[in-house]
Formats: sequence, structure tokens, C-alpha cells
Amino acid sequence: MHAYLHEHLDMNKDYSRAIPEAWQHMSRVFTALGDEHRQRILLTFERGERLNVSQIVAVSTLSRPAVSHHLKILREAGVLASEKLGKEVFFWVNKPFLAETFDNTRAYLEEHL
Amino acid sequence: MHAYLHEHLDMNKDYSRAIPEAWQHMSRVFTALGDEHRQRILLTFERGERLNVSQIVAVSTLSRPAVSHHLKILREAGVLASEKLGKEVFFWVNKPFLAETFDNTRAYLEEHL
DNA sequence: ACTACATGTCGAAATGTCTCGACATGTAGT
DNA sequence: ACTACATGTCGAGACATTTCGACATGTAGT
Repeated sequence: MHAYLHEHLDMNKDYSRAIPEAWQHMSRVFTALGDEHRQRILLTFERGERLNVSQIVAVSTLSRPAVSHHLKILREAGVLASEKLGKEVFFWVNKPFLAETFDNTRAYLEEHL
Repeated sequence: MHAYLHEHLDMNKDYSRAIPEAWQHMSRVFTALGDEHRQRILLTFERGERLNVSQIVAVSTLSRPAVSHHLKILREAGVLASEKLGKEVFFWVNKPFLAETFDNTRAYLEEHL
């Protein structure tokens, strides 16, 4: 379990008890992408593409409220970003955030697990 | 949406429609790690540590059957590996698989999204 | 074979998440 | 102000997951 005795001589001795920040972000990303509908929504986007809600609904098998629900979860997790332009709301992949989150998780894996 | 016209001149033109294999794996990993209890189980492990079920139950707030359920999901997703030794079943983090899965996802993000 | 221990499985209740119609909000043009 | 359109939200039913007690299996020692 948690030994509270580490070979590294840094100051963060109780680091093992707290869930690191990279995992806090990753937690929501995992939850957001754990659903197949939301994965399909994410994979709908091409490089740098911006899509409005109607376009996403068009390629989805779900109703508009259901898509809206999933988009909200993806946005709140930081996976997608959005901007309102006139009547429409455009969504796009928050690539920098995803890249950073995956990198942090990858680094944590290498370091601690 | 999916343009079916790519700038890369490779053979996989219908790649955009199929969910890539890296995502197939990631899908289960995301589902497995989308749950906070399962995240805590994963983070219980120290570097290279092996824990039996009783030890994991001891640090968890859940009952043994519940922990067993989560361990099954983590094992089937490939996050944890297990081995029976006598009466006990030991679990450990499947680090190579996780590393590969994260790397693949990271690469896919950089390439396609 | 019997006991003690470790773990897995089953099933039903509790809990959580998803879904869609109906309604609300907000924007642009006439 | 009115109409048309795009999107968000609410709530109740449908659906999926989680949870734990009770039981089953399997292993080691006496």
C-alpha cells in the first residue's frame, strides 16, 4: 500500500495520499470519453474543424437534447471548447488541453506506477 | 464532418469511418477509469507493487464483492493484470499496456484531431 | 475429511445515467 | 412586434451500473 517512505528525497511525502492534479483532470476526461456516443462525437471532428450543434446532431443517432447533454459533459471536462456566433454554437476539440492531460497522465504513469 | 478526402496519400481512405484500434482499447480504459473507486484502486499501487484482493479491500471503503467487481473491470480493460498464487490472487498495474495505450491515443490526437 | 482462509459469483435492491418531448431563451431578419 | 431558427433546460420514464449479503469454489494445513 502506501509506504509513506519514498526513495525520492523531495518534500512531498504525503503526495501518495492526495490524487494528483493531472488525475483530477484525467478523471473527468475518462468519464467524458467512457461513453461511446461521446467518443463518436469527438471522432466526428477533423483536424481543426469547428462544428455547430445541428451538424453534430445530423451525424448522430441521438435526439438534439441528448446530443446537447453529451456536448455539455465534453465541454465541462475540457475535451471540447465552444463559442457562440450569432444563433449558432460552434464546438471544436480542445487539443492543447487534451495533449497536456495525456502527457501528464503518461508522465505520472512512468513516475509513480 | 468526414470529408473522405485526406491530404495524406496512404491507403486507408475509409479510416475516418472506423474507430481506430487505439481508440477501441482506450474506450475500455476510459470506461474502466471513469469511476472514482476504480481510480483510487489504481492509485493505491506503488511502483511495481503487487497487492492481493484483501489488501485492496482493506484500503477501500467498499465491500469485498464490490471491489471484486471493480477489479474485474480493470483487469478486463487491461489496466491491471493478475495472477493466482496459492489461495491469494495478486494484482498489479499493467504498465506496458497503459503506456502503449496512452501513447497511441496521444499520437492519434496529434495526427487526426 | 475437516477447518480456516481467500476469492469469485449470483441476484435483487439501490443508485446513477441517459433519453426525448415539451417548454424556455436568445438571435437575426422583416 | 412578429416570425423563423438554433440552442439550452427541465423532468419523468427508460435504461445501465453499482452494491452487498448469501452462497459457491478452491487452496492449504491438520
